[in-house]
Amino acid sequence: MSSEDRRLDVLRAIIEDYVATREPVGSRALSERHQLGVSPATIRNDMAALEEAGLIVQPHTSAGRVPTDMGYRQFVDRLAEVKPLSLPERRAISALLEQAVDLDDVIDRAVRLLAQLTQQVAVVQYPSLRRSSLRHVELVPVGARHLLVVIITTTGRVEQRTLELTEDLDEALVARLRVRLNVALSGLRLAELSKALESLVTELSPAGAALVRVVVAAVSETLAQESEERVVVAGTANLARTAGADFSRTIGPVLEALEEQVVLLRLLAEMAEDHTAVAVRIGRETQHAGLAETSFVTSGYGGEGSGVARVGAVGPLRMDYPGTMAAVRAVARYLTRILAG
Amino acid sequence: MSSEDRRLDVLRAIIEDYVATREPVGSRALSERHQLGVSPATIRNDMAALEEAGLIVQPHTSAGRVPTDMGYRQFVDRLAEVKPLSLPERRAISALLEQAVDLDDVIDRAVRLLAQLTQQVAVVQYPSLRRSSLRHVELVPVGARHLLVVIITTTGRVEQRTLELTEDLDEALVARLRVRLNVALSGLRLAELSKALESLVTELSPAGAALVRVVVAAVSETLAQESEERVVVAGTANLARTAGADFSRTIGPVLEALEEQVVLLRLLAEMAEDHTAVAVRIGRETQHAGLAETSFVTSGYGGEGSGVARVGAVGPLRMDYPGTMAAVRAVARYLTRILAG
DNA sequence: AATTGGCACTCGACTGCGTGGAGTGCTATC
DNA sequence: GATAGCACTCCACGCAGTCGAGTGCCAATT
Repeated sequence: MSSEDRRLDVLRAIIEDYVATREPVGSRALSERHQLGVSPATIRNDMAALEEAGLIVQPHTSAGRVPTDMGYRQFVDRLAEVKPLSLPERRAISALLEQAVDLDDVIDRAVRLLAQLTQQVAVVQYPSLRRSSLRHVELVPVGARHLLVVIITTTGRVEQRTLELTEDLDEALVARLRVRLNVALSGLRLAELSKALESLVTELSPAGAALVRVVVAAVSETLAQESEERVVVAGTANLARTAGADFSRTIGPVLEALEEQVVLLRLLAEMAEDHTAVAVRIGRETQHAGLAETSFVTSGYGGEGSGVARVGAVGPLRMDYPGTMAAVRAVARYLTRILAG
Repeated sequence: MSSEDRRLDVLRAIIEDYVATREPVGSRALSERHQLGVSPATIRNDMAALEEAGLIVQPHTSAGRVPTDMGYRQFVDRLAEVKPLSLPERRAISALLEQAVDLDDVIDRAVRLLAQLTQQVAVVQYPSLRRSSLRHVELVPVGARHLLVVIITTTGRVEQRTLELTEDLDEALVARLRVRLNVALSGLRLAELSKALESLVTELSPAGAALVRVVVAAVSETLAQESEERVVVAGTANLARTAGADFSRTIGPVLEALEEQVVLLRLLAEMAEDHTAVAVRIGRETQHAGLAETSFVTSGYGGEGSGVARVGAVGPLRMDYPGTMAAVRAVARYLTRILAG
């Protein structure tokens, strides 16, 4: 084993101990608790090098070492092995999710489950509208000049929108339009809809141009809106448990960030480059001040006929990365399975 | 002024000072900051009496006094005047809520607004399904043996449910059923539906008893489900700001309680005796261990054609009751106006 | 009878000091 | 390159001592 390899072993050991004890770890403790085969003095040399490389720091002169963001990054990239969950754990996940009665229930169960498994804050994004396909469009006249448009996707998601019209409704026209819309659109991926909608306008125009245009506009606009994406969060209480130890001041900024759908959606989108793999953002990498002292572990789920979205967990920098990654990956997989079935 | 009256003045002064400073208040400070017209010694006598009555306590022998739950209760019941919001504040509320585009948006804006106004955790309950009335029922065949039932209420709320059938669907029957359901049910209050549904079953039975029964059962079951009620929460970060000072250990239990829809719904239901007035639950009165160190201020909103539900704020025992009550009441009123319009 | 001033007393908050121990970096040695 | 030894640093902790806010009680006053 080269001395370079041993240094990484030392880093791994430091992180494992620090995660377990929450206290800076010194060379003596390290040599006792791990079989590194070298003396504390040697470890000290390695530590000096790791510190030089910016992977660990000393809180103060006569204290042990603590990993930096870069240290955790190194650990996650090169050292951590995602340890699979136990069979009972997997059974429990599967059973719990299969009892769900509809999409909302699936998501709700998944997010609570993940929060409990990881003992951290869990986050689940609803399957994205844009990538799922259309199952049904419903037009409901409401009074003389209002029209409720209901859009239903193959994932079971329902979007609604009320239109205000400039002239009174023609019931017959509405009925015809409903049929035509559904014939023309059902089963299409939302991305493919724009063209289909346009040709529909030209085709139907004669019989009530104004109504058709406004409805079609509403449908495509609704579909285009990215703000339709939603994220649910659970387990915020898990933040409070270790608050004093893990966060320099308060958990306030973290809670704020978690309440901002926009922030979470941006982060999830950034991490979505690879759909299926588990992605990790550590500390500052989240690019958000409130989350600078947290790490974010996410995985994509869905696909194959259902929408695509992400699940994840948010916790302190000092988190059990292998365990969290395993739990996130497992929940993502079971979610995919449930939604495809 | 009787000495009894002065005692209550002293209680009021103690609460005001304690809320402002977060520190136990002594007789000297009281006589200086308030025009009570008596000496500290007299105040001390009154304090002894108030303590005897269980309205205030001393954290330790040589400290000032702190209000008890009972003290706050007394204050809220007999001493607090709800001070109306300023005109600009009311303008801002009105403007913000009026920009909302649909029900979800109204609720979302309302809860964030209230969190900001009160600097506490805000809670808004969706207008209850049970009390709103039915606008439309939609049946959507999905494959041969699945039927999606979509229920739309006058408040714009959409509920969905997927049915699994034991035999293949008869499209024509579904179409007929849709029409009949809507003719029979539209505009009825949900409470009145049970009977209407039953008579519908007997009327339609011959033409496909199984399908009709299963659909009707699903509709009434969905409507009956109280679990359909939802509460949204915002501003949990406001808890963290004063965490150390206001909560004996951590805010964990509070966050847990706030994540449990069931807990919130129970509390809101209990406070709903009077629909319009502002109700307050102080500390233990919430009957929930996690909320023993918080108070809950709520008000009903809605009615008149829209659903009925509650808005509220949750904060530390030591909260600005008059201000919070004013904000909650104002938001409730504007919500009522917006939903009726 | 209520109010007031005076006074002794209590007790937490804060400060300063000394000590112990964990941990380091450096240097000489194998 | 790895190790043992050693001097050094600095925090955490415990301990006294002081300060001051606040009280309760009592006697005097109105």
